[in-house]
Amino acid sequence: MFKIPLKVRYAIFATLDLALRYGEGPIQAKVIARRQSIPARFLEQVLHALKQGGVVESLRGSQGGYVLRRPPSQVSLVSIVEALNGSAESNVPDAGMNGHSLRAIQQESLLSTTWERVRQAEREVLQSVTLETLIEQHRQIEQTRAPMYHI
Amino acid sequence: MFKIPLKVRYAIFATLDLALRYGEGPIQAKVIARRQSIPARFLEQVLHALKQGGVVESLRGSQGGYVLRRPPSQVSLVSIVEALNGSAESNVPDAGMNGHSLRAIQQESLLSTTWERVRQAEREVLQSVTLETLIEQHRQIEQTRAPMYHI
DNA sequence: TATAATCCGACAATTCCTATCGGAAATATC
DNA sequence: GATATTTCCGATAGGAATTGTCGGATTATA
Repeated sequence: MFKIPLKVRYAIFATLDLALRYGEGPIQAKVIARRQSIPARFLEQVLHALKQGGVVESLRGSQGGYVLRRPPSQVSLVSIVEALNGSAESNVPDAGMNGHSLRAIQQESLLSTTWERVRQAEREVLQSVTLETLIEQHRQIEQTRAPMYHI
Repeated sequence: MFKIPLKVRYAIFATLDLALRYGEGPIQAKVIARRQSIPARFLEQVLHALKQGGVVESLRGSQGGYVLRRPPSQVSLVSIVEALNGSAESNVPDAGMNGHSLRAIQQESLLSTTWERVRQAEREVLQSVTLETLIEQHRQIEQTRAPMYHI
C-alpha cells in the first residue's frame, strides 16, 4: 500500500548476507556491498542504523566488520525495519501541534487509532518473517527453479 | 510503519465532510477546503482522483460540487486510498527489470511474497473502516471529551 | 449572457530519499 | 610504534516524489 523504501530492501539483503555466514566471524560492509550490489557508502549508513537498532554488532579496525547480534531465526524483519526508522515513529504529529486548532487535534486522534491498527497489522506480518524464514524460502526457490532451465 | 501521505489524509477528511452531509446535494471543493483547512487548489486534484476511483460523483457548472457515490457505510478507507494511488500498485518492479541479473530477480521474488502479505494486512484493516465508522468514532470522542473540560 | 463550478495540464516549491565524500576514531597486524 | 584497514560521523549534493499554485478550458445554472 504505502511505499517500501530502498533502504529497507538493502538492510534485509545485507542482514541476509550476514545470516548466510552466521558464525564465521565479521564481514566487511564493502564485501556485502559487492555481493548484494548495494552502493558501498550508502550501505555503511544502513549498517550503522542496524547497529543502533541492536540488529547487528560492529567490529572496528582491521579485520573488522559486522556480525548478526542474534542467530538468524531470532531476527525478524520487524526489528530490521524499526531499526531503520530509528523508532522515530514520526507519523503521528503530536509535537508540532502548536498552531493547530482543537478540531485539528480531534481529527488527528480520529485517524490515529486506524493508523495504529494498520501499523500493528504490518508489524505482525513482519514479525512472523525471520532471516531464517527467508533463507529457507531462498533454498526452495533455488530447488524449484533449477529444473526449469533444463526444459 | 511506512509513511502516510498527506494526500490520503486530505482525501479522508474531504470524503468525511461529504459523508456528514450525505443526501443534501453537491458540495463545492472550495467549501470543503475551507472547512477542513485544506489548500483549495490541491484539494481539487485530490477530489478529481477520488472521482476517477469511483468514490465520489462530480457535478460541473454553477451549483455543482461533489457527492459521495455510495452511502458512508459503504465507503471503506481502502477504496479511498486505492483511488489516490490510481491502483498503480507501483511497488513491485516487474517492468523495468531489463538490466537486472537473475539473482536480482530471485531476490525480488524472495521479498515479494512478504510485501504482498504486508499489503494485504494493511488492506484488511482499511477495508474494515468506513466513513460511517469514523463518524461514529467522532461522535463518541465529542461525548467523552466534552465533560473533561468541566473539571 | 454572465456566473460558478469542475476539469486538465503545466509547473513551482518543498521535502524526502538516495548516494557520495572527507576525514576522524578504533583496531589488528607487522 | 607504524601502517593498513575498517567502522564511525557529519556534511552535503542529486534526484525523485510530494505538496501546492496557476491559467485557462469546459460544463452547467440562472
